[in-house]
Amino acid sequence: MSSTIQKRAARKSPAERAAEIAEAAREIALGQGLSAITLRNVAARVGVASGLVAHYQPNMDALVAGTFAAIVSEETEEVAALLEKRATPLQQLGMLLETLMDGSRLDVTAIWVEAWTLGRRNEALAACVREQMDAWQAVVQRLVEAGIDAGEFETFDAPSVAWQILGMVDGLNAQALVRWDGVSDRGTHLARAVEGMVGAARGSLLGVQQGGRISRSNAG
Amino acid sequence: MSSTIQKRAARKSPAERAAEIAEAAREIALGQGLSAITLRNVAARVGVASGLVAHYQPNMDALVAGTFAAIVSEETEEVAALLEKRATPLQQLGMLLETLMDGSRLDVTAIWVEAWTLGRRNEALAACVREQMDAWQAVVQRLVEAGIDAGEFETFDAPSVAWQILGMVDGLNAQALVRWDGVSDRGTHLARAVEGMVGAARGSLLGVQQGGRISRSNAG
DNA sequence: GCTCTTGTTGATCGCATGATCAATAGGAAG
DNA sequence: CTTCCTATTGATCATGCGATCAACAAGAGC
Repeated sequence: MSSTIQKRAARKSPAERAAEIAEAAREIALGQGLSAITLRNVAARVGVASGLVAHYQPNMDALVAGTFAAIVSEETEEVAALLEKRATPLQQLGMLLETLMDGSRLDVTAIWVEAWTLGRRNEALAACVREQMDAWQAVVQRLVEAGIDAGEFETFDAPSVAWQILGMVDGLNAQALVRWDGVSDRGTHLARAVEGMVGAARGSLLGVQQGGRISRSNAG
Repeated sequence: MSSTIQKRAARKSPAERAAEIAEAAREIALGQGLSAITLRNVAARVGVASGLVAHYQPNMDALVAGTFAAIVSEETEEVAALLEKRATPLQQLGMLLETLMDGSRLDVTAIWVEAWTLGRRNEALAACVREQMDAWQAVVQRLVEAGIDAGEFETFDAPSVAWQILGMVDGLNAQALVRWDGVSDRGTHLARAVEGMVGAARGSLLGVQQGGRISRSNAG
């Protein structure tokens, strides 16, 4: 009885409570979007009075911005770590595209898209968005430069190419948010595009399949 | 005196008033975003009581959805008309990329991005988004198919390629919404990418410029 | 000039948001 | 067991939203 209906929340250390609040905000963001991060929403999920959530944050904009940063930076590091497992830049770029386009991270994509709009009225969030975009770009740029050094890629402008790759991936994923049907072989087509941009041989990025036939038919 | 402060709005025909409301909503959307389309906001801009706006719409979701459709469909038709002026599919595709990437339509891009998020909670808007995406895709697909027929493009899957091109453009434009700097020659890089995807020769889509030097400077 | 249709008003309701703060009580320290 | 710091409460305020509707008045038709 008393275990199901708790009258008053157990007293916890500030650090512990802050972590609970951050985790609740994270879950809400991934499930219902950043704009669902409200005082009462977060408080209810933690099982605490609304005033307590406010007590742990200067204002809600900060909690939204912090939640965005937490979710996105975790993804960046996760994918970056995944790349380490591949030997060559060519393989790494292939894995990057494959991973980002497999549809397993659409919840994070939704967060990105919402942040682009919300950043218009939440300056703290806007700053976080720029910061996280830079972090992503740095990862990809390093990858492209490694490819140039290894002689696998041929392009004169690694920073811009990195931005372009990210923009393409984001756009295609955002599209998948609304319409994931209609496009077959999303990864394959993107691979062709990136190959063209990066100056890699056709079909070198992603497994052959239809791609193999493309390059042959285009050889002339 | 009486001309500056108007106590009561002049009586107008329903069609005329509806047009005024639609136009006000359009201006608000382009300037402050779709979520700024509120009863009181629109009413204030028209110079009318809030109740009147409600009187002309079943609900606000419908006004938001309608405004989105109006803004976006106008752009689609505008760009499609622009393409007619070019002779070959290759030139048309080049002009398409050039036009969409010149930064003159970022306000419409912002509308798209916001609609992707808002569509999550506004079913009418979500339907409009899908509809408008299909319209865009149809334009591009027709273009790609024409290119294949003309022997300028070589790709086996025009529908998917059309989706990909749109996704890329949207993503890069959304990126530009937040970060202008960092990327030089957005159009040029995208042109390389699309050439790779569409199976067109390098540099055939957009004027040479740096594009010509890409392969040379990195040849060693 | 009068009538009557109908475009228009604005107060009102219910609900949601962020923020604030005096009051309360949990639980470690003594 | 008592004390006291502080984590926690929850009512409260100001604001904004969409929606509703009885009352009003503009102006076309007669």
